[in-house]
Amino acid sequence: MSNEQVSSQDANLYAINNRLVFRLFQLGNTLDRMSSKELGVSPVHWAVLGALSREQVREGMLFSDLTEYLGVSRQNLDGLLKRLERDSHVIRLADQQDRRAKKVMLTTQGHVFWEELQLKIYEFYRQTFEGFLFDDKVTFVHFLNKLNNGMKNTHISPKE
Amino acid sequence: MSNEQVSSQDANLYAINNRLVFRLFQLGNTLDRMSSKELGVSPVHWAVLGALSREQVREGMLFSDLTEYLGVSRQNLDGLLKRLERDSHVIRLADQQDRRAKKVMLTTQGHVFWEELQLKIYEFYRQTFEGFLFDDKVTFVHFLNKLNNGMKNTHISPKE
DNA sequence: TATTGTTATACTCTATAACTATA
DNA sequence: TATAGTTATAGAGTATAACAATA
Repeated sequence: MSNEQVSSQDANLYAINNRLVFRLFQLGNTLDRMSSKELGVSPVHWAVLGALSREQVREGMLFSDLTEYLGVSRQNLDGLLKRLERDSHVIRLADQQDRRAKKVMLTTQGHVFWEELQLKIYEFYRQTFEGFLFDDKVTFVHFLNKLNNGMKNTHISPKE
Repeated sequence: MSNEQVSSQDANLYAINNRLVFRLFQLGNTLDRMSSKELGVSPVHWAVLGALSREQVREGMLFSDLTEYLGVSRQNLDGLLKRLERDSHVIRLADQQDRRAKKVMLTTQGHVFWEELQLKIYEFYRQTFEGFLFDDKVTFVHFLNKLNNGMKNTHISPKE
């Protein structure tokens, strides 16, 4: 990842890729650490609460839709929701139409928690994005999306 | 994180921040998953091996320098190195000057492993970065760096 | 006393397989 | 049979505190 020795002539092309992935790795770690430390929630919890706090899912969101939205597995979402239920931020209710399905929604306490969290997030953004122009952020999001798609569709043949 | 309801007039500014952090969160997850699945190593192991494979640290790297380089705590680096030692990719030797300190280096087997990994990483990059211009990557790295610094220096006052 | 690295502990997140209850 | 969600298990990473050896 940080190795810049390549036996071909496009060492620079390779090096920029290394640098990019290494920085991405570091930034991911920083997000994990800062989110937990400064906001008091992990990025995944943040994402779950954010998803459930939206107006359009005020009556709850299907468990299955939530796994797809967040991109985490059913099993792991179950664990996440267990912790959020333990903290009384979330409840799961059986769906009326399909009794196998569950609707996930914020509790009143979860809404209050989220609103308080918003204040911190607002300040978090203010400091974190200081010096970024609006258009820079748009470009940045575009790059993140593009890389995410490119990476998700990458497949290395299993031959060593 | 994905909530776009704000009670002020700069909802768009807030929304782009949300989108950016949510995409960053997703890309971090994708990197974790794809690295482990397609390359057979976690991003952290990748980073450790990459750091130790560099020419300039052929005689080993101080444990303490490695924690700083990677940005992980001493305790966690110890755990990482335990797993890498278990797989015979790395060894730790007492430093001669300062006998409290340890030098970390790749084993011969670790070097072989890294070289084989390089072939996969090369292909990983080829697919993942398809469609990215060189200059886009330079800009992207710049943004990642800038955001990392901004985020690391963010401090929310502990008052709820 | 301070620093280097280690041990111990607990928690979070992830991946995988097997299970249940509905459909 | 297939799908929705759960349980079980193992591994990996992280944070924190306390410790031994050396400086």
